[in-house]
Amino acid sequence: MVIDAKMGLLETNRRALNAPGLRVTNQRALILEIIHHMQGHLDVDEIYRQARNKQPQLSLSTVYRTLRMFKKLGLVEEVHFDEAHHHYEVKPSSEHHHLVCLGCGRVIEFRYPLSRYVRRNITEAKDFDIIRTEIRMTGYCSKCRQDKK
Amino acid sequence: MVIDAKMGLLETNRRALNAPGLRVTNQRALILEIIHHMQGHLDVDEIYRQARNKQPQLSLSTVYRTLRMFKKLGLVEEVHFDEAHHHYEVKPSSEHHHLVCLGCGRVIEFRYPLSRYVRRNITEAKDFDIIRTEIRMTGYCSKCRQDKK
DNA sequence: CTCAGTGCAAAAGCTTTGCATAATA
DNA sequence: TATTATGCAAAGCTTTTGCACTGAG
Repeated sequence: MVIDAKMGLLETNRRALNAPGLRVTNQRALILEIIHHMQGHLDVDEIYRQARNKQPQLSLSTVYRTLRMFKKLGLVEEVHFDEAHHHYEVKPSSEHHHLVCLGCGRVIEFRYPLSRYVRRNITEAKDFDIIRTEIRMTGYCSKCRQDKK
Repeated sequence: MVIDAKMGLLETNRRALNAPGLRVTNQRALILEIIHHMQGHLDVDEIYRQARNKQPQLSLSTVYRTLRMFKKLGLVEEVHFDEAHHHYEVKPSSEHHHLVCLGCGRVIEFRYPLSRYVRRNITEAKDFDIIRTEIRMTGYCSKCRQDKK
């Protein structure tokens, strides 16, 4: 064990990883740390590259397995930006959604309690136990709109 | 040419396929017909299987290439239900969104002009040239909620 | 006749899995 | 010490691409 990433674990995260049957490993601690320190939305490859800076022997499959586990534990959420990659973000405390720029790929977050509005106004949703609302708007940000001109 | 799917082509669709540099082939006519006749959201494989019923020699790559072309022409839209498959639907005339049941996988559509509401109420979106709004709510439908009890 | 489109097979991602080894509790 | 987790390599899927052939215009 070269680097002890577990030292830096926040108490809440340590608790999360301590669910019965689970073990707190350096790999998990490091990945958890990375997704908490990085801004925005991470794909597996980006997490992998960052993680190898600290633990060069860490394998891609561990990243995949770990993120799947985090998702099951409710620590991260998967978001669907395109169909080619898995994207994750730290589970948000308040509802927020995404604006994706088709020009530069930038993702802008905005907070807005839309699901409440939806639940109240959409008949079809009344019967549904909604767990998650994901809104994605695509278009062009102001910068890319100017570049096009 | 065994089957002439082009015979059944609607005039509007024929016109769409007649863009300069494009050719109206049986494969394209058939795929276009299938996505117009099928309800709901189609993944590539489903379209492929249906298409082979009529044109057994048709290849998967043609389906992929054709759908990509349809998307570029604006005939279909890609929707992102999960990260494993490409899904398409006929380009809708009025805005609609999706409720996805985590239990049975059923997809319920609902129409609602949410993007207008969003555009008016979200500051971050004001600066953005929004082309498309995709809303997906996941949860459990009434049937699956009862089954869980 | 020309060039766009097709089928086939191979390649190219991304993700998962099997298995022996290492590490945790 | 008993499992759980890891790394590696191989396998699995979905999607894309190269190329010779076919067919539309």
